[in-house]
Amino acid sequence: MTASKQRILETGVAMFARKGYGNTGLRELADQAGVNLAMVNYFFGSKKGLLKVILDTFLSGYHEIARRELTAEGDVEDKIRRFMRQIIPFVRTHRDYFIVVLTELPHDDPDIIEHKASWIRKIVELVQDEICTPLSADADREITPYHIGPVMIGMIAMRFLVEPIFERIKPADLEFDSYQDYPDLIADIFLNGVKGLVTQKGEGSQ
Amino acid sequence: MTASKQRILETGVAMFARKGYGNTGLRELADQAGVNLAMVNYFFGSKKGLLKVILDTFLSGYHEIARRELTAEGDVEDKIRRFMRQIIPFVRTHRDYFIVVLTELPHDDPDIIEHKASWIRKIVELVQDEICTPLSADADREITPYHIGPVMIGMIAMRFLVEPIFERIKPADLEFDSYQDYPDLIADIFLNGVKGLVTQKGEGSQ
DNA sequence: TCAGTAATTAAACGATCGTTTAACTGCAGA
DNA sequence: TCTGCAGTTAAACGATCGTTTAATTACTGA
Repeated sequence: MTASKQRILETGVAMFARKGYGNTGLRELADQAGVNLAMVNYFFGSKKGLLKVILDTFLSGYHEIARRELTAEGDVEDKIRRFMRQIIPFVRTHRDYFIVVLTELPHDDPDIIEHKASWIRKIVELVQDEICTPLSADADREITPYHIGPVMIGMIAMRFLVEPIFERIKPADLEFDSYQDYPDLIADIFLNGVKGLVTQKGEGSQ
Repeated sequence: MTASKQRILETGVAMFARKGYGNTGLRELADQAGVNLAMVNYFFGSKKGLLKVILDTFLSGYHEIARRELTAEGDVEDKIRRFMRQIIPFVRTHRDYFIVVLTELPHDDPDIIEHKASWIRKIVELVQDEICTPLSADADREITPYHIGPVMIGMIAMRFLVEPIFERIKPADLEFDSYQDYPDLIADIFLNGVKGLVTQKGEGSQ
């Protein structure tokens, strides 16, 4: 990949994440990347083509980690815990990619939505086979990827969405950038939470 | 509030949620609302003024529910469970408002970000006093609003962000629009998850 | 050294953007 | 009946949008 193309991609991710796709102009993007305006369309075909590459980069990486960790040996708890340990550093190093994916998720451009749907379909299948099916066998509540998938991603995601605002309002003495124990914290909450569903079987939880 | 102003607000929320703030033009918005283009600036000052009203409407409602339920009598579990039961129907009836807030959260327009920060600061204080302080007394892990706040909101939120895509890929026979037991599901996962943190004290969870 | 492809440039395209202006309508209160 | 204001309208403002074109440069392989 050309150095210019690389810089366009990096600058695009950063600007889309910070300003939003629709609020980012190609001239400002090109200026900040230090390339000519026409190079964006030359390398990526269109502004939307650049967005697709960004979505693709993140979602394929996310899917690859899910595939590797969820289909490995071990019980459900092991799988989830390993997945969390892998996925959170990945999201962290791809923070801007992730923000772009999240903030573009609800938008209904037909071109883009099918692009996202094809990846998410694969991830849903993984979660169904490797997590939900084993869990549902023990629980009295129906557990589908459509229930716990958003819960799991949401726990990870919101952390990064509110980060720009938290950085502004959190007390200066609170150390929160390390992320060191954050994967385990989320994994614990999620695992304890979902296991609670299972052990509630026949107990009448409330 | 004039009927025209009302229609602009409703149409604005719907379009910002579906297309994104930056991708929504005021002419298309005015057409769809059945008003003249100039009325948007007449009633809301600017396009950004309309966005501020949308953010304000949701965040003030969210804060009011949090204030009411979290400062009421009862232990932490009661508070959280009542909050979930109140906040999820609220988010559901304000779905488009919520999507706009979420998708605009990471964007750093200086005008908007202070607007969001002032509300979130209040909510953080509530969660600190009513949830984290009581919990931290029993847990060996530091629990701050900056840790569990995003987790809690994220569990609720992602459900709505991925909805347009789930609608497209989920099997037709899966009934998932009812939301009937969704608040309790989330409340159970969160409560079991956080309680798990507390009871792990001194046990060495892994 | 030359041909050919990839990369880069400046310039212009038409379209659309958010905003403002000034004129006009309809209606309530003096 | 007249005044005044809130609501509404069409039109135009300059700016910026994403995209395309054609010409030029840089570089690589024969």
